[in-house]
Amino acid sequence: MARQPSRTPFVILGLLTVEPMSGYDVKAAIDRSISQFWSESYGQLYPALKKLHEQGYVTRSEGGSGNRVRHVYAITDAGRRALHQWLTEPVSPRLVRNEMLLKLFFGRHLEREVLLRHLRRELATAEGEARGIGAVVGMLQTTQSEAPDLQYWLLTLDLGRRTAQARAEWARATLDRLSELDPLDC
Amino acid sequence: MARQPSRTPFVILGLLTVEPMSGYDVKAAIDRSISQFWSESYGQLYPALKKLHEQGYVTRSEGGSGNRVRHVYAITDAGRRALHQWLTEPVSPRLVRNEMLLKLFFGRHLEREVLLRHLRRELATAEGEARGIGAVVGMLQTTQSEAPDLQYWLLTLDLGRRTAQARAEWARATLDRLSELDPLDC
DNA sequence: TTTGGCATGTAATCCGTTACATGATTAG
DNA sequence: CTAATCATGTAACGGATTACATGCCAAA
Repeated sequence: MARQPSRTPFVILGLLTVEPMSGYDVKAAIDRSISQFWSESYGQLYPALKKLHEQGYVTRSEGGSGNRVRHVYAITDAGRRALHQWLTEPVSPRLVRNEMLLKLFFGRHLEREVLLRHLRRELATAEGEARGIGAVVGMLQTTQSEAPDLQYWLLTLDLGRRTAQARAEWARATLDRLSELDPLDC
Repeated sequence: MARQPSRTPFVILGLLTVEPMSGYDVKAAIDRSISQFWSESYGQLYPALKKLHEQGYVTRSEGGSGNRVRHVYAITDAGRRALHQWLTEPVSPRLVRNEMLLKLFFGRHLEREVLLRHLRRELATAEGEARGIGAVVGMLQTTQSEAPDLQYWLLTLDLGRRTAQARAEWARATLDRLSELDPLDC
């Protein structure tokens, strides 16, 4: 994905608007709250934090208990401005790659049974995702009812839920349709 | 995306099962038929074709008219076996990254008007995509009615259509919901 | 004749993951 | 005591895009 600017710094800045955090915390927050549509690895996070600090977009303070090393980062005004600037820019279109669809596209070369297996797995994944999102929504509404960001978090989860449902319905319909198709050529 | 094996060779092999093609043709076929869920650049395609040839998965013949250079690749039996093997393997889960959702997640820091602009753009994109897919379906049904792959192609397009519709409905519902939200903090 | 499409290919560069290295603290 | 969690960071490596370099052919 060269030439396309990394969005890692902006994810970090966004999460730091909620509260100051360590790199470890940022990773945990991503995995907990936006894993439906985003992920980052330590290999990205720590260098990005270092750079954000050099640029003055975050401050860094020692927060370890005892000898333990712990760097707590907080967003600065300059950081808020950079985040705001990025949020304002139109979403840049990126390549979409769906390996499931790719395999189905060449499905003529697959045994019926294998194809059905792929689809059943897809159905189960989509249903599980929809259920998982529902659970998160319930959890947020009770534990985060005061959070000023709550409405926005719920909006993003709503798209995740709808997409998962659409995928599940498609998988169900496709499983039905496949039973009517001609025998395959391999 | 290191450590995750490239799927480029398999896209090529899959398309070559339809008919022998040049690298340029492969790129055109991808852009024409599976751009909804896949893309490749020349920087990937040409080296991949070279390697597939070395591995004996494709044959290469000169097909230029006159002095013009043109390499036509055809899939071999070994290539078919490799493709089949890959198609059989479970779809490997990969990270999903949705920048639109990321921006909405941090939407509290955006002016209402900018947020609405993002959403209207998303709505227009999703609606256009759904319409575009509908057009492709119609086109395929008339021009490719004999193609043995047709049913599979239609199945993949169906998921694209459903997903685009779900996104459009979400964007509409979100635009409605946003009018009811508290004033923003920036 | 010049523009656009056909056609092939490489180099530079960055993104991102995985694996590795290291160590403190806490709960069972 | 020991396993899990907290915590930070780097190195190696592969994937992917973009930009560049080059040239033929056909149509306007």
